[in-house]
Amino acid sequence: MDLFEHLNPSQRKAVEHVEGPLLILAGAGSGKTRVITCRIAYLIRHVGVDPQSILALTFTNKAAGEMKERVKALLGSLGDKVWISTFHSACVRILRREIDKLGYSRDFAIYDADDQLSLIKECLVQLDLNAELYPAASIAEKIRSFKNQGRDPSSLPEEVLLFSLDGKAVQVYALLQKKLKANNALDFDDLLLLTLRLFEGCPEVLARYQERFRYLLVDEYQDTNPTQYRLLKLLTQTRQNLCVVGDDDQSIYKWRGADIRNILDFERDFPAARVIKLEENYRSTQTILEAAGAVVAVNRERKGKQLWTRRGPGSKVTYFQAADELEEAEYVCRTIAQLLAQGGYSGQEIAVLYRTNAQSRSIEEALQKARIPYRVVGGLRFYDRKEIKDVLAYLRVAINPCDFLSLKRILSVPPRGLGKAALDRITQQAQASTGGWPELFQELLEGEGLPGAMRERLRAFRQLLEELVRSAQSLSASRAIEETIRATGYDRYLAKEGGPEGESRRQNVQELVTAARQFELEAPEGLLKDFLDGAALASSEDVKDDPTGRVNLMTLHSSKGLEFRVVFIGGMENQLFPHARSMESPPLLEEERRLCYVGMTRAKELLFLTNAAKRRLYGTEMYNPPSLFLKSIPDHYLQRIDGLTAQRPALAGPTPSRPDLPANSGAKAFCRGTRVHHPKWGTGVVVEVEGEGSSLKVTVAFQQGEKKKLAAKFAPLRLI
DNA sequence: TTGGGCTTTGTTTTT
DNA sequence: CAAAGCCCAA
Repeated sequence: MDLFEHLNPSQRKAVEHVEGPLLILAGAGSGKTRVITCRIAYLIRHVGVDPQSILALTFTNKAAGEMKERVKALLGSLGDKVWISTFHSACVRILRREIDKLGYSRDFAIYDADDQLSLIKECLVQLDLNAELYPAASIAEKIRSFKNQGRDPSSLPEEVLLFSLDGKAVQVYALLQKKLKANNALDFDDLLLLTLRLFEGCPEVLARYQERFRYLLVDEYQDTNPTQYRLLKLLTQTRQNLCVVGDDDQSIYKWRGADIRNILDFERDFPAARVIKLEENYRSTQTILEAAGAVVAVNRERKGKQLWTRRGPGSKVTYFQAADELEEAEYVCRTIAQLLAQGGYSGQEIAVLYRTNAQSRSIEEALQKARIPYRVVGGLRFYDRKEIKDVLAYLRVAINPCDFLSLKRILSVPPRGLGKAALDRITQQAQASTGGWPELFQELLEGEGLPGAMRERLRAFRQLLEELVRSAQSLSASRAIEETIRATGYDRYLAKEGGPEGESRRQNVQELVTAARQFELEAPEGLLKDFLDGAALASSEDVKDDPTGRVNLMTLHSSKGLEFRVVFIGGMENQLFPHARSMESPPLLEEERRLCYVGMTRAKELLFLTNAAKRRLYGTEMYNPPSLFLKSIPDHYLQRIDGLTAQRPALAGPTPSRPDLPANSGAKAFCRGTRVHHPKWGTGVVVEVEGEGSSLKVTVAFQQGEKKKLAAKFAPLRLI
């Protein structure tokens, strides 16, 4: 098989590059996965590189899975020897072997964001910090940011900012790390950070991995954070064989610590770097590409690329202005129904994208009414469900006796007469004790002053845990889980809850057993420990794309990396998209533009943008002008449709003509949500309508923030 | 100790 | 508006 058969000249150059740093600037839909996988195959087959000396890093399990599959398709079983994994699981793999050098035990637990937050709340209580002044969520965000920047508490200036949020965050950070270590646990950010610390602090370990990984590939490089950057820099410092692939225009995770400078400064950081741009797009029509390109062209922080396609211009981008979110949803729904009925489209080829999850509601309701099947992508991870976390917490405690956070979680689930008082005893004893729960319970039960009832209950609880340790050590993952569910009475507990809620939770718990069985089929060892790692690092949509023809609903963020023949982007309004919190800050606004670019470039054939003049969100009404991004799109790429007047009963009033409006705007009227233009006040939205006929008065909220009550008969208002 | 009612708080969430 | 967290009464 010829590796180069379907490659264009730029892709080919990228694949053939062997030694030294390489930056592949891969535009949306430019075939970057093909390039990465072909390059891996090329290194092995044509250059004779040992598959074991290649490390390919991605951000998502899905991307890693796809890459593995395609490498295997090119190389057969030889492909299995290449390390292809997410940053986090690569770090777990390294740390499981080496972490004792940092004073942790190799049985460390992995804490997810929820666990991390619980621990931070404990810290806040312990430090006696006012929860009003220092909200746990904000502190958590700060700490994550510190960790993403590769900073330890000791490197941060605590004294200077003593009473600021930052200062307190530093304090909490220090205590959090202490607690994590006491629990023998790492949070997600620690997985990366401690691997960095390991390499920095143990040159001989670093040297071993440098020797092992002679070729590194990194996907989605624009999303790397400073910690990841330093990790890569260290691993590649002897050979400089670092190939990164990314698109600066698709950097949308700054708020998660990603630093776009990593990709922008690659040539400065690796002076020998070769840069290859992949600008031929195989996905979208020319119109879509150019309209999307216009939105990011405004940005200052970008390399600049000119995407092109062999596909024709295609249809114009449709821009629909709705009166409110109901009309918006109705329009989206009606258009989808038409595409399904006459357009030869199937639901799975269509996506509705939005900025915030709350927006899905109105779309969902409309789709339900029209009986169009859909699925909401993203949302709660399977392993984040309460019942799943509960069961897994038992197993975590069985494996890692220091995991007191999980112990706390299971203490009274199912209820067993142990509550706050018992928890206080345990926490108190934990301060004095050095070991895990076996020692702790021993000390507690030997000690004085324990109420008789509590003593008995604690003894029973300890016995339960001991039983679980035995099954965790001797049974397969799925059997151990089954045994846990039985021995703890968790299933009985859910059964007692009753109702459809309890029933679905029982099913989820069963599903967990099924997942473990599946895992045993795939993993040769089938170790419970490995299953727990997988559960910790799993994502919400590890389930394969479903082929059942449902329309896809998701946030713009979750759409990254996907493609659809038809894409709708709803809520194209200032304050919503760009989001209110980004509008005042130029760098954040640039990120929102990139997000818009990402969304638009998901579309292969048809792209619809919609906005609502009035929107009900979080129980309040908002009137927002159309997104400023729309102004960046040259008019000749847009087909404007205005639904306001088309299907509403016309109110009396003046009917100024509007020449540039399509045929569907026969009757003209003012109603709430109508967008109008006034020569003095500019554009605005009708908020209130009173009276009728010649005494019709309208209250208009103008874009500048002014609100005016005007007589429709006299005011020089023009409908737009 | 527990579950129910009350207040709070909402951008995005690859691992 | 609705879900999640928090506090208090039984």
